[in-house]
Amino acid sequence: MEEGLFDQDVAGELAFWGQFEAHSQLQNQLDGLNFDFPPLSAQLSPWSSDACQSAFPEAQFPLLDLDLQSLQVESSAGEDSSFPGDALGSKGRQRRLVPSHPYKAQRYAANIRERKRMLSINSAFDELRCHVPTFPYEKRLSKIDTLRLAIAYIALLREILLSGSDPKTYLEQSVKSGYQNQGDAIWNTSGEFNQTFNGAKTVQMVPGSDSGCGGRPRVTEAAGQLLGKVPELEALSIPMSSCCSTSRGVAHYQRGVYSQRLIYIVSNRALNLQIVHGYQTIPFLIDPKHEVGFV
DNA sequence: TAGGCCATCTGGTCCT
DNA sequence: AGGACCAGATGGCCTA
Repeated sequence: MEEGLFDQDVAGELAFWGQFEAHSQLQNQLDGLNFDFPPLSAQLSPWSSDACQSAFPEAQFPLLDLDLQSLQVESSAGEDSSFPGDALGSKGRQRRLVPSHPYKAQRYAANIRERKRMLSINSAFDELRCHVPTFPYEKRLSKIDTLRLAIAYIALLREILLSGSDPKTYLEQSVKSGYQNQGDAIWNTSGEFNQTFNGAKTVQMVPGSDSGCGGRPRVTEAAGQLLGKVPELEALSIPMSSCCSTSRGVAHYQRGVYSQRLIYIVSNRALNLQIVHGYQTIPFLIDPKHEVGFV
């Protein structure tokens, strides 16, 4: 496989904005649980953060000091505040308090372990998010979308391997002829707004708020003009009604069409417009400086 | 305000 | 026995 086609190049440019911050927050949470447990940082993930750091070599996640403030809150807590519905911090779910009753202490320890376990799972999700290609301006992937997108990505890579052709060639053909293997590529997501896209059933997950973004998506004028300038996009027979605009600065994607989207993302960042179907996008998603082609 | 997403608590079950 | 794992319940936060 051509070096850098998927990992370095794509991940490097498509890293979305939330990853570093999320990682830091996670580290903070873990540190906050450190008060009577061995350091968690080293046991969070069997594969550590190496993969993410390879994708983002400039990113370092230093271990933070213990969250002493939260530790003090916990250790100075009253007896009866460790059970349901009490002792939530100002931010809600953050702080549970240390009980003194033996059973409560046991239950409390179990809660701490469970929190640690869930945090380790979340750290694994963060690792996984580093490896699935997304657009840089895209919202942070949810857990379920991370899993589904990762599955689609693996499937895509597998197909490239099985095809025996050069990855570049494979993607080129996929873009030009349309992605045919949709049987395994389409997942219905949790939404209930089903639509059809290139014959594949898709689900609207984030209904648009602007006119036309719900049942009848529309194309913005600027995006439509750009779309018309890209021959490869026309060749895809993408309906002009497959995107819409938003007044907000957040892009939403139709995540039901994972493999199609992956092909577009991997092959060229400028090809995202077609994947947006009944969703919100913003005109600058189609960057005129990006020539349609392969890196 | 409703819905999606998530963290946390909890009790049950399985495993070592 | 104790820890890991799991799923249900609950409530907070955020966005459309």
